[in-house]
Amino acid sequence: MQITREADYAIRCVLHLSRCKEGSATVGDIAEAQSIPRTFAAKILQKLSKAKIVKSVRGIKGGFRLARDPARISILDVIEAIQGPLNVNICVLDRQSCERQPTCMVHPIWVEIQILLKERLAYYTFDKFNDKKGSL
Amino acid sequence: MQITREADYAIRCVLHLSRCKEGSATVGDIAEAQSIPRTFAAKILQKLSKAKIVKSVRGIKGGFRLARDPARISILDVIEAIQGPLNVNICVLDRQSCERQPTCMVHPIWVEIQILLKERLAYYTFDKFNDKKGSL
DNA sequence: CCTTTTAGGAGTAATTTTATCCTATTTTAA
DNA sequence: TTAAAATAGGATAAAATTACTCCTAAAAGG
Repeated sequence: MQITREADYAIRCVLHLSRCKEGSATVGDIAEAQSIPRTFAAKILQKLSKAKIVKSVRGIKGGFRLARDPARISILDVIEAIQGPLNVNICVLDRQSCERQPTCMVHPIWVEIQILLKERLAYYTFDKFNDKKGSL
Repeated sequence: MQITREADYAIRCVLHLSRCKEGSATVGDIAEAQSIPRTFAAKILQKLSKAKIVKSVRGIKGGFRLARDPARISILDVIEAIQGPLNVNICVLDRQSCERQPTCMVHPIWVEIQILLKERLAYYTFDKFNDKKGSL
């Protein structure tokens, strides 16, 4: 019931990019600023790049920047880019594992809780993390 | 972000006990009815017993029964008996891991989501799982 | 063409998950 | 009193996942 450290790191990467003045940063910058092992941060940024959350620029003046407006990137987007589709119990995504019992009484609860969780995680977009004290 | 199979099994064990006519059942009965590996079910029931969710009776006419009314046992109780205190991100329980940054912008969100999740899981008690179609 | 940077594949160590096995100990009934 | 049936608890092990590292390639700028 816990997000992975990798997902947590990914959120910090996106947060860093959404807040840095220059609009872009290198793996080294991000890793150091956010206390993420450098090579691990590189892998994470690759995943974010494949998920179209981040854009990469190669070469000597390269680095990473957000692929779209922070208001259009949610915590859920980032988590799912790293971990794959969120599901709170094996039976929610893999329906098979629940069907040997004709009616599993608990199944609807997992579905409900998953929806609740995803809605909330999708609500928090990266424009909501500003310096303004008390905004959260 | 997923409950473990062990916790899922545990919920099924409690569900079984809350619904069986005799009010008690052996590990063998529960394991077979709920498709849980027998020795694993035994371990799970031991944990539930230590958490005072279930009571054990040794000896030839022994088995397990609920330690209290199903209305006073929630899904959250069972999950926490198996997995320990629920926390959605490492920083929520272990505050240290977040404090190197003076103000982590994301932390309050994890706290909020954790409360939301726990409230919902605590809402669902085992008296709510009856045969009545449409009750859920 | 040299340096800085990302891309991608492979590999690895540590931890957690998902169990199993074996030896008590308790209880009941013959 | 003894055998059978049940839980208790410790140790162990296989598999999967997590949390990384390493190495070589490719791109871009000066």
